[in-house]
Amino acid sequence: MTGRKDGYHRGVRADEPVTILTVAREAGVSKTTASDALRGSGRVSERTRETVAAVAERLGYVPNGSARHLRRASTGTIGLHVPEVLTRSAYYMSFVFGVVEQAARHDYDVTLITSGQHRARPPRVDGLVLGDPLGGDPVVENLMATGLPTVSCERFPGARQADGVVWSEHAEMLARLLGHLRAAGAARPALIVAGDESDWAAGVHRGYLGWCAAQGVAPLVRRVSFDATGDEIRAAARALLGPGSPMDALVCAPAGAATEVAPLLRESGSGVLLASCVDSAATRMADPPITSIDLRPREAGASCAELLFELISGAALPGTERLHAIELQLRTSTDPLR
Amino acid sequence: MTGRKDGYHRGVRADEPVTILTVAREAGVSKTTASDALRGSGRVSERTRETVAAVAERLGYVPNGSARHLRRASTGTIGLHVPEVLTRSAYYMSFVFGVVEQAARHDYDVTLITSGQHRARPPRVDGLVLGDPLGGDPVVENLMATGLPTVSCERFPGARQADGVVWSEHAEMLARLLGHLRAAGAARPALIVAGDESDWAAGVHRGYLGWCAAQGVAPLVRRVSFDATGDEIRAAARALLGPGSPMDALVCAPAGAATEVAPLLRESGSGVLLASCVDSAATRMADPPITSIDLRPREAGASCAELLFELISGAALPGTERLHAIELQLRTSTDPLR
DNA sequence: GAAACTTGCCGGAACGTTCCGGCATCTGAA
DNA sequence: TTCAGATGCCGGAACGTTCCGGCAAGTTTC
Repeated sequence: MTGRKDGYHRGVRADEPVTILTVAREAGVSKTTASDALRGSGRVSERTRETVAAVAERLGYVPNGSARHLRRASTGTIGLHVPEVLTRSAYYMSFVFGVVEQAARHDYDVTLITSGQHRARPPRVDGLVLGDPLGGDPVVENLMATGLPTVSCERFPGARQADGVVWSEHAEMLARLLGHLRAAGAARPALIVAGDESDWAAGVHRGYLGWCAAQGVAPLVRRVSFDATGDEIRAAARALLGPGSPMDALVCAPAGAATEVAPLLRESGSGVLLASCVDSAATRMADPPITSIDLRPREAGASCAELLFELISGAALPGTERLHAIELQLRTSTDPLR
Repeated sequence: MTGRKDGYHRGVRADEPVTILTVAREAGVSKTTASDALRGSGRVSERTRETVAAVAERLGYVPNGSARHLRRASTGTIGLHVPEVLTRSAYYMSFVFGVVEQAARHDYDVTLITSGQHRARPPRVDGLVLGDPLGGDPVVENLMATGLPTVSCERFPGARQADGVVWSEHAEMLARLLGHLRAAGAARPALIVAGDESDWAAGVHRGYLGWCAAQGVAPLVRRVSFDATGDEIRAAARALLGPGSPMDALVCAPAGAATEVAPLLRESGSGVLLASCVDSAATRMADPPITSIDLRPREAGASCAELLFELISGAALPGTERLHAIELQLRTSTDPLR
């Protein structure tokens, strides 16, 4: 042996790992029977099943994930793609967390795939989760062409669709939000929104225009780029705020946009109501707290992962769409008494 | 070589996964040689090594992680413990993210361990990362007693210490922050801090007291519980704000505390400067933006994971401590002109 | 009372990798 | 010549799991 002894590996080796063979030996059955008993497969008597389960519990048996995945020819990994631009946003942080948490429950690993790295071939994964795929993103197109089970959060704004889709009623929610603003006295709500390459932004935009049409109100929309900086967003707000502006409420779609323009509105003293389409700690803590749509990103991520596992196992069929509930958080930024 | 352009015609079906056997066959060597060539182990001529590498590249060979981990008797998983109380804080979100990202680079999975579940025996992992272990936490004590390689972020406030420690100079940074406050005109800075069961909080507290002693200033400290609610924190702030209070600056240690008390200070019109020991989107976006210590949690998490892998591989020795740089973000909440 | 099923259990092979030991071939010294 | 050592390569075993096929014993059917 060369060099220093590695105490860790010795220590781990010292207490023998509990494998299915240990359980089988202890329960007085074969490894096959033990495996069948624990997994509920094969033909095993109820008595034997209980015995094996008790022994496994007593010994603290945990199946070796590597061996299991090797045998099953699965990688034990799912790929997760999120638009690179947005990696730093709190929404995606939570979303990813939800996916990872749910994956861990199914003994699965999660590999992050960014749009940055140009991978010629698909990574070794059992399935893919696409968070808010942007239309025209070549990496997303490639991933969808791999033939792997795929779930997207929000629809893909392109010809092809993922095998599973988790979506939310953004348009409907925006109508509800606008209704609330109207009830609070706002007659001309404006919207700052990013381009329609994201299905979410498109839904928000659609909801806004639909509501305006239904109410006979002329829309006031300002577009910003998808990765807009604070300055760009403030410039859009200033354009809407100009002298003689009819705007009496402002809805900001992009994450973080509302908190960027809040100081501007406050200083202007215009009394314009403010709302955000993405809830976050920042909107919750802002002064005043900003009415926001809580997208519940963690639950959205978990829902995507869950659907993906159902697709992989065959419990769900390709083409399945699942609704993800979102919530309107009313706060003082849209309080008429302000 | 055979002069074939396309390897698929030599018995490699397009849908079959590319294993080391495929590479070996294609390169005209044995699986052992192929393995050795790719990993740099064994005795392989330079010529063969290059050939094998080229073939592997061409076929897009990716080692099967499950098989590798099975053979190596490693689980391919590291455990990550964070205090349950804090799971929702943005700091831990980023920290976990950093760990996961770094782990993925080493082909490792991450399993979350919460203090809630009382596991009798250690989970099947190759090592552990403990994020801000709280002194007296029985789960942490148990985990440290497993004999597994362990890295803690901040020191463990107990007898035993983790094999690796990633730490930051919180006391020194607090002195710098207080120096900045003094330069901005604050003579009596106060501190709201949680108990010393966390090494981080203890460091902040120590730094505060040390600076006060050095400057001959009487300390103004208010303790809150580790999982303090907004109300509890505001109550502490109100107690410090009372009539005739000498406080002219307030440093909030707990994550989110500064944004909770910001409205209070604003309303009081006292002109008290405000600073936070934990930077976040909320402090960045607050009105006014709050001077904060950026703990760079993502990098801290990555650093912990990296050190753990070095411990596991033997590249680092038990007892290694590594400094993690943190940064002071000066913002208008501590601007004397306010 | 024998054939046909069913029930309960089992042995062995296979998944893809790493690693131990071994077998030629070559080099150079005695 | 012989022998020792280095070099380059290889076959087979092992990791822990799942799954296929099979074998006794019990139960039903005709």
